[in-house]
Amino acid sequence: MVKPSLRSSRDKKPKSGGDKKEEADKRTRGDTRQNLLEAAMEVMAEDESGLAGLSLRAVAKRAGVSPTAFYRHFPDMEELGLAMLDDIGHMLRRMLREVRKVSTDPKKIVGGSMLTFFNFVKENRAKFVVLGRERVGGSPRMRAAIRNQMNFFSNELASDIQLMGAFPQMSHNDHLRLSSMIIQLAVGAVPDILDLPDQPEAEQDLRINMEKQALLILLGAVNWNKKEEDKVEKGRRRRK
Amino acid sequence: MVKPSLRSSRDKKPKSGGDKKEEADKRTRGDTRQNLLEAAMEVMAEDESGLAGLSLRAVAKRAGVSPTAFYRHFPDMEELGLAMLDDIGHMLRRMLREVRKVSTDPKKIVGGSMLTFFNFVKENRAKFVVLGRERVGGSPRMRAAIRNQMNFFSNELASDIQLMGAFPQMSHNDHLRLSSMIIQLAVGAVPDILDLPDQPEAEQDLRINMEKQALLILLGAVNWNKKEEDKVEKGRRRRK
DNA sequence: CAATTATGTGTACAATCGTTAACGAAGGAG
DNA sequence: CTCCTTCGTTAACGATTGTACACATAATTG
Repeated sequence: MVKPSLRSSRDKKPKSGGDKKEEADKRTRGDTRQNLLEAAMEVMAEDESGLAGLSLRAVAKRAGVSPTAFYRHFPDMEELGLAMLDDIGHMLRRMLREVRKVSTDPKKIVGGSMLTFFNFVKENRAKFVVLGRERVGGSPRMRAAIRNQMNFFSNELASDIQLMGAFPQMSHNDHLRLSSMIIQLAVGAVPDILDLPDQPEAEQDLRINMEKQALLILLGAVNWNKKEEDKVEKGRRRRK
Repeated sequence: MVKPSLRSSRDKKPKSGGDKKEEADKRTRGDTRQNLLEAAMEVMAEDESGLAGLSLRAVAKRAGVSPTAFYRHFPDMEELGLAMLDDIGHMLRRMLREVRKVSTDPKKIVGGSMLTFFNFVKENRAKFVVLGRERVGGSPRMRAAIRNQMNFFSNELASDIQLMGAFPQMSHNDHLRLSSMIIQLAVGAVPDILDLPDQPEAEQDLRINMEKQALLILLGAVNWNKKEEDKVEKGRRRRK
């Protein structure tokens, strides 16, 4: 049931008897916490259990510490999950921000972001399995935290797009919606990316598909309010 | 120790009075199976564990049978999950097909579908918690099954849209992409729907947002290939 | 120096898990 | 009638779970 070891940077021997751990492993302060976080992600990714079904003992074992050491760093599994999410969000946000620095053309930016996102997901498989799963199934706190992160992404993206003034006819809310659509598109594609077959053709197809989807959204944005506004807005009470 | 004797299934007769055993019924008859399915969804929805962390015993208890009775109907928890998914998909597909009968205007159809989908999710919370979670986190078989269902949705929707000829400039693949975007949009909104606060304002906002998103996609589709085709298509490999 | 704090270890226990085994009652078929 | 299949039961097992408790050591601090 348990898969053999995925590659791991520390890969300690998981205790059998009173065995002293092999030499030269100096344990520095604050190390274990990070180890636990990474171990949790690994276990979560390779075995198919969610955070709720994630075993504290399994995580501790994977991190190379005793089960009880867990409590020195997290009171709860949920707390670890939230910390994990923080890590992921921070890393991802920094990455996407970098992508957006390179160009000022929305199409280029979105296309480039899609591509970068694609590769990022492939390289950080575990993190996205976690993210995607807990977004729907996690505890209420977890779900709220994830929604929060996604809103953060949307806001950043919306500000950037609006700042470059590509869609002057769109309100701020429209920009926000556009951004959240793009992000939702990316998040929605995560399962497909994760389950990609080995053939590079399929990968190419998926990537192109994502790009086209993004372009279609942008195309809709370009023509937004050109003629649809009244059609849509009429009969709807304006709330502001 | 003492259990409330819930075993009424034995005394119950099959739903139909006339016992025709002319041809073998491939479906297992008896309602314990169905009870298990519903129990599984209930447990999964209220407690926050995924299918992987779902306890066989808990499901059996909820269904009012002994743990071992489970094996009479499913060899495995995964098998139950797949059966569950079948139920959900069938119901949902039937529902959306009905919506599409009422109109031939794509905008109306998509808007109406969004609305119906919205309410449907609210009314079948448990099913969608399951669906959304297992889409990313489930077993490989589960994920494949869900992707299959979603592709089924996309194909149906694409055929219908293409049949009504609203976007003659779009290829079949474009139709497919459009459909899958709409469906992905809907699926992506599921977490938001599930965590909707009590205020009807928020609900209204979310619904309007979904509608606008769908319209923006359609707006993009309307203008598709008007000027973007060559830009995108060039440099791309032929496909099949 | 001694004392405190941070961080690790081991053992232990009560719950709960999935699963096997032996068994019984209902009902159709020969 | 007996035989057989279906569908349920209870009892029991070995694992694994979260967590409490007592104890060790390293580093910091008084």
